[in-house]
Amino acid sequence: MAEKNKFYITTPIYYVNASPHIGHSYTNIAADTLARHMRRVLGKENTWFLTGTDEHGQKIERAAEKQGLTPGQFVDRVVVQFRDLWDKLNISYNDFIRTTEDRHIKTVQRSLEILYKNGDIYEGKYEGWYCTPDETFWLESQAPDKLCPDCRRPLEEIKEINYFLNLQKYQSWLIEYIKNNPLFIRPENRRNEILSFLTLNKLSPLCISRPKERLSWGIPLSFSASHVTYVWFDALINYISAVGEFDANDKYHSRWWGEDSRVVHLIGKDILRHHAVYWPIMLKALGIRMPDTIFAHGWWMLGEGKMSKSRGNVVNPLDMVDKYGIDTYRYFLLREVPFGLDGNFSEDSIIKRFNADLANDLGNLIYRTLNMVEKYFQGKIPQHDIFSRRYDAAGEEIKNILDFPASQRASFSRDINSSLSAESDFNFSLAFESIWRRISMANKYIEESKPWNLAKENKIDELSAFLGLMIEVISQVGRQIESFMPYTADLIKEQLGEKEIKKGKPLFPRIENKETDT
RNA sequence: CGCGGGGUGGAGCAGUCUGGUAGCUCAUCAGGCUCAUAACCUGAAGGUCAGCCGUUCAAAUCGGCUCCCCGCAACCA
Repeated sequence: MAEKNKFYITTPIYYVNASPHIGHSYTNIAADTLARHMRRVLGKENTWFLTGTDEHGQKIERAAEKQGLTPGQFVDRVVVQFRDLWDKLNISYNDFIRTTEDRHIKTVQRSLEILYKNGDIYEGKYEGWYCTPDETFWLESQAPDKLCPDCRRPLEEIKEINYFLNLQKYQSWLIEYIKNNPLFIRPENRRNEILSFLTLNKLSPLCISRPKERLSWGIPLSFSASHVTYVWFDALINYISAVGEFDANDKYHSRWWGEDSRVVHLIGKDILRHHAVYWPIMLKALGIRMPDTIFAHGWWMLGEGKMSKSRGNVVNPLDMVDKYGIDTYRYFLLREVPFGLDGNFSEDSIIKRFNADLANDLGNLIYRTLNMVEKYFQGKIPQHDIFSRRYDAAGEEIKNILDFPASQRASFSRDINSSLSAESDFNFSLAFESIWRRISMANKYIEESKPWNLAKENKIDELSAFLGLMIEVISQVGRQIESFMPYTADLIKEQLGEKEIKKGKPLFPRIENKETDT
C-alpha cells in the first residue's frame, strides 16, 4: 500500500435552510483541529481541509419563498452567516465549496452521465403518497391511514418517472469492504450498526431525481430535461467536485484523492447512512477509490433532549463565543466528551471546565510562573541550559518528559499523535488529558521546589534553573495546544517573549458563580 | 421479538473486547503552602459496579433472564 503522506479532511456541507448551530460548529472545530494537527505532522502543503454549504432542494426553495427572495438570493445571505462563524471560530479551511458553484454542478452532471451510461442509473417509476400542501413524500408504512403524519391532511397517490441508482448491485461488495477495512467506518459501534443494517436489509434503489414541476431549485439532469438531481446525490459529490475532475475517459483525478492521500470524512451520526452506504456505492460505481475513514461523531444534548430547530432549544455558537471566548468554546466541545459519543451541553459545564482546567490549572500555572520571572528576574527569562543540569527526582521527571532536543520534534507530541489518529477515533479529550498531565505535574513541581524559598535564601542559580525549566514546560504546552486552541497558543507565545516575558493579564480569569449555586 | 446506546461513590464519566487491588474530573471535609486567578499541593470520607441466575479458584468485566432511561427508523452535526 502506498504511503499516505497527504491528508484530506472534509466536513459535511451544511444545509443552509437556517442559521448555524452548535452542531455545525462542533464538526468544524473538530475538523479544524485535525487539519491543524496534520499540517504540523505532514506539512502545510500536504493537508487539505474542505467545508462548504449545500444549497439546493425543496426546503431551501420554500425558506426563500417565505422571505420573498429567490433561492439564489436566500442562500447568498445564509452562507455569509456560516462563513462569519468559521472566521470567528478560527476555522482554517482551505476551500469552501457551495453546491451552486459551476465546478460543482459540472462534476455532478458528469457523474450522473457516467452512471447513466454505465447503467447504474436507470429510468423507473416512483410511487408514493404525497402531501401536496407540505410537499412531502411519505411511505405507506409511515402513513398507513393515508393521512399526512405532519398535518393530518389526506395524501395523494403519485406515480411519476424518476431516475434510480442501483444500490443492490453493490451491496455484497460493500459489506465485504466494510468487513475488510476496520478503519473505514468509525467508531466501532457505528460500523456495526451499518453492517447489521446492510446484512439484514435488501437495499432498494435510491431515487436520485426530482421532477422539475415539483422542484426547480436543483441541478438539471443532462439526460432528462424534466428532472433535477436529488439533493443528497448532489451534496455527496462535493467531496470530489471540490478537489478534482474527470478526464475524457471518465477517470477521476485529484491531488487529494490519490493513493498517497488519507481521506477522512467527519460527519454527525445522523447522516451516517448516506455516507456509509450511498456514498461508497456512488464512488464504487464511478470507479473512484474509497475514503479511508468516515467518522460519525455524537450529538450534543441540551437539557431534556437533543437540540433541534423544532424544539426551539438551539444554542447559538456566537453567543457562547462572545460570552466565554473562542478557545474556551473549542476546548469545551473537544474536551468534555470523547469524540463519537453524545454529550450534554450546558453553560454550567462550560464554566466548570473553564475554571477547573483553563483558569486554575493552565492559566494560573502561566501566571504564577511569569510572575516569579518578573519578581525575581525583572522579567528577564533565565537563559540556562536546563538540560545540562541535574535536578532532584521531581525535576528530573519533568525534564525527561520535556524530552526536548535529544529526540527532536517528532517525539514531542507522541501521545497526541496517537490520540488523534483514526485508530484511536480522533480522541481529542484523551489528547487533552495527556497535555493536562504535564500541566499538573508542573504545578506540583513548583510546590515541591518552593522557589520562593530559593529566592529568600538567595540561591539564584537554582532559582534561575528552576524557572528556566518552567518556562520551557509552558512553552511546550503552548505548542501542544496549538492545534486545539490556536488563539491561546499565540497569546502564550507572546507572553513568553524571546528574552523577556510580557506577563499582562491572566489568560483565563476565573468566572465567579454569582447567580446560581446548586 | 425493528435497530442501537446506556444504567459504576453526591454529579459527570473511564474501566467491560484481552476476567484477578474499582480509576478520573467536579463537589465535600481536613491539613500544607503563599510565587499565583480564594488559585496550587497533600490526605480523607463516600460505591454490595441496575437486579436475579449461571460459568469460574476468581466477574463491573463472560453467558442467560428481568427492570429502567435514551437515541434512531432513510434529507436536523
